[in-house]
Amino acid sequence: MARVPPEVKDRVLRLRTAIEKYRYDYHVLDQETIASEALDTLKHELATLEATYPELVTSDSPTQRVAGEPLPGFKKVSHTVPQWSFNDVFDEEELRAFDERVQKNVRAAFGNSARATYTAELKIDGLKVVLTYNKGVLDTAATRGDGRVGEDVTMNVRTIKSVPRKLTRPVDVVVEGEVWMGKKGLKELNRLRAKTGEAEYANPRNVAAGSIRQLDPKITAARPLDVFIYDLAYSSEPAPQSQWDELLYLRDLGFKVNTYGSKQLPDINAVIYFWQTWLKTKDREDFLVDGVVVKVNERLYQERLGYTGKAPRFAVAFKFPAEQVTTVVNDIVLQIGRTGILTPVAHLAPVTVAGVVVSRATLHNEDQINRLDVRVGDTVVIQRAGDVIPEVVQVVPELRPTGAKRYVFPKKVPECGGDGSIERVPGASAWRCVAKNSLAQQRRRFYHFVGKHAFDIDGVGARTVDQLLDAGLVTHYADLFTLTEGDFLGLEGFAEVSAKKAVDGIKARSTVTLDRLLIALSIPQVGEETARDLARHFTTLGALEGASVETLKEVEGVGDIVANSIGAWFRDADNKRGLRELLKHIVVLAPERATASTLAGMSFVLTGTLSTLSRDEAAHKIRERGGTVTSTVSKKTSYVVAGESAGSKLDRARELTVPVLSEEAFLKLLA
DNA sequence: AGGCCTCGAGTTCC
DNA sequence: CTCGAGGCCT
Repeated sequence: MARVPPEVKDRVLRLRTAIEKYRYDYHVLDQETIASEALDTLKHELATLEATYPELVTSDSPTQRVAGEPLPGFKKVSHTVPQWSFNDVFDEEELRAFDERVQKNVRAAFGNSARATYTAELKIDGLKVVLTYNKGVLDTAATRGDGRVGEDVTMNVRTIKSVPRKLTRPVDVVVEGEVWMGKKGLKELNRLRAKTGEAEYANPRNVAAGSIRQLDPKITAARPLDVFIYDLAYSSEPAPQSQWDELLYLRDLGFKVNTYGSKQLPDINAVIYFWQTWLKTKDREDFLVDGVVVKVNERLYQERLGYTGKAPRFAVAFKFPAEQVTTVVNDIVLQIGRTGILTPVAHLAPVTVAGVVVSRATLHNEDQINRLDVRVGDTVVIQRAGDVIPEVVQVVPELRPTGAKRYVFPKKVPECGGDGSIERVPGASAWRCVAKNSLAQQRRRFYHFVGKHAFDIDGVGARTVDQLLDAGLVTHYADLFTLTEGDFLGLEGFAEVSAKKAVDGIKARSTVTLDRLLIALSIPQVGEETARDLARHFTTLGALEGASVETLKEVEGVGDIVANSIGAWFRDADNKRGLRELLKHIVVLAPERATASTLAGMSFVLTGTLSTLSRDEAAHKIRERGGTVTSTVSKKTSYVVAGESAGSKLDRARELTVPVLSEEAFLKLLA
């Protein structure tokens, strides 16, 4: 027998403690203290360890527990029809394997030309209920429980408006469905709870489950619950002959059926397409979806395929990628930005979140680290904010290794390349490297200088900048413009073609508009918008350079702080010298002016991917016509232009009833 | 003083 | 996308 390493034993014990605690919070206290899918990662880790070291399995381990044991306080009901669960598949390959098994079986039984088709139905993330109707009247509602015995929640389910008390015909049926709470309903509920000082809920699914399990139906009645019925387990009438007809039959009886999120599909490719489409758009719905249930459509084939011990062979749940998972923090590293701001970044054990492998996540600043109390070695829950940027949501303190120390910001940052001294920015939560000669900052400023919104030099990116700096070929911006093809040829990865491309790229950008130059200079407080405002106001660099703080404040959006920052930058001797040198090699043009005013006074927010032009091009076209482009939706926004797979800005637009333009409508408006 | 609305700065992965 | 803060209006 393999000897169990002590750290594995320790981890297993801690995992059990953690899982038990979250289970208690959820089931007994009715509190959401961790996302259920993050808890799944922990359970999975425990199960894997126990499988590797079977001697660690104990009878009280959470892995040995039967799921969904009935709670005390509710009458128990035995289900008259067995409650199956679905086998899960997580990717296309597994789904195709399922399809092959199905088709093989069907051919074997019904001949070579027999083929199963499918229905795909969104798998709503809520609480499953089993409803029994006698002669068309609701008799019992039960939770799934362990599959054989559930809890009698009839009184609570009766308070849900979309559950019919009486059907359109006096039939005896047993149906299954999902009780759920909408995101909007949860928001409203939280608003009311905040008013009375009660803790807010995080996840509508758990609130839905908690609401159904209230001992007082009045509480349930006050919760905005809804239901979708999706399965007919028994009927006194002849059963429909396909899954799709079953849904229509249920609807016909008066049940609320999610036909909008369901479809009859000819083959597995169509199922995959259905899944991919919903993956992109599911977050716009009010309900939570955790996957697609794929069922063989033909009842005849379903019956032939039958059941395994716990699940039907004719159906699977094709899950969407988890959006919150747990992983381990291997290290916390400081990054130095171009203005010297220090940003702590967590280096993580690589893990798949929402379909993408993530190995780093920002911790923003010192306050955020302290709030979360993240330590090296910690197990953390991470998610991708707005499905893009990874972030640490919470720490799982039960899984903290003994001796893990609280993270302390260092007093010095030698890696900045200067003298390494840092200070906390007054009145802010950031630390800044204040070394005058910081090489790290110089590097970041160079990245920014050649970047898309500044000089936009083709053929010179961050990697090339690194090499140029390391080889000592450049120290000041001006040096870029005297580089020769020979200089590039000495660098790794450069041959004649790429060297020529780099030199040409630099040459092509030696004429710039004033706004781009200002963006490129990394003047604190001056970003894209302010640079454009300044350029438009002063037109020439000379006018801006000589401007007093008072004159600067005349510019829209420039107040004391920004004006002083600009003034100080132009007074600094090093900056002056650097700028003079740079100007010897470049030509500065007045900023582009709007050529029309068809969009004057209108403000736009762009979201999603447009098919005929990039977002930058779209923004340019808006500005050309006198309109403005901002990044956040507010009441003042005139239009939100939504492209493919638009994100949260679209939701925000709907919330504030800001008009939304399709790409087509937008192009029409431009014309 | 407080509450918008904007902006700047920093971030990840494909 | 998030956070924090500057600017400006009420």
